[in-house]
Amino acid sequence: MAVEHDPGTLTLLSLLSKAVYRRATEDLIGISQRHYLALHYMSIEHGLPQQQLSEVLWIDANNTVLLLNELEEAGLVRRERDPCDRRRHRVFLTEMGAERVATARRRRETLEDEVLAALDPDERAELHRLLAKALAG
Amino acid sequence: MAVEHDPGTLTLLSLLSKAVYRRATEDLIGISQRHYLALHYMSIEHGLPQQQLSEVLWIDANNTVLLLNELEEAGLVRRERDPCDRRRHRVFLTEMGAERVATARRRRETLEDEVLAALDPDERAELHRLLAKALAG
DNA sequence: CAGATGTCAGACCAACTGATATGC
DNA sequence: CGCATATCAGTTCGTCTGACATCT
Repeated sequence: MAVEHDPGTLTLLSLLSKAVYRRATEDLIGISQRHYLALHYMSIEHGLPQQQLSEVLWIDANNTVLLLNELEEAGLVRRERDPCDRRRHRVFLTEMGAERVATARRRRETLEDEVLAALDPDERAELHRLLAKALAG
Repeated sequence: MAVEHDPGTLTLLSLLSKAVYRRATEDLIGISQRHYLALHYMSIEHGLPQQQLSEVLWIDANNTVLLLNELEEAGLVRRERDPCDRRRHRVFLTEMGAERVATARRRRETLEDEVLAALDPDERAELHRLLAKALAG
């Protein structure tokens, strides 16, 4: 039965993602994927509270602290107390963090060309659209 | 500039994959995703040498040994020396392994409905096609 | 012998658990 | 007070490194 052995979409997704992860080394991109995903998000949304960052990155709040400690120590992000609610820390990219993420983003585009080599431009655009829609949903 | 901050397809892929990973707990699926991906592949290709399994799963050969030790101890897979090349071990699902992976596959379909809720059936089929094509390439 | 395959012990990294501090 | 936010120490899990055994 072909259907019974069909790899589900989730399985394809996990395997392709792993293929990406294994290729997106710090040597190649200039930063770990773990750090990149966090910095990338901060480059879109400035001044996010840490908890929100946890949610979009699907890492738990404790880990977020550790992750931000590393990034702050490297001078790539800055924490600021929210004056309206002093329990909160809002996180911002530093100048250096912005540069680093921009470089990494360019390098990841090159990697994308390799990983998605089998897809033509229309297909790549469609894949991008579908993934974005699923994530937003 | 919108383009500069556009999340690349690779980034969307990683985030969605992480969302899947965090939901596909052993409690829900009956087996860890790590074990599932391996068993799934063995259910498609019977009698794979370990090294080949390493490649398709993007885990290194050392890890494959550890992974198979766990699965063998749980009675889900069986190693057999290849009589043609006695360096090789070929791996097979046991009856129990086949049952376990079938159950997990059904549960992952339910999860797929949740994760891809924002996509209509045509879009899901297209996503499946594009991911499979990219992986094969 | 060199090269391929598989195995394992120990180090390393990243994630989770539970406890704590602070502010609402 | 209870709840939310953030932090950290300690543990656990998964992965990687390097050494080793076996077979072609």
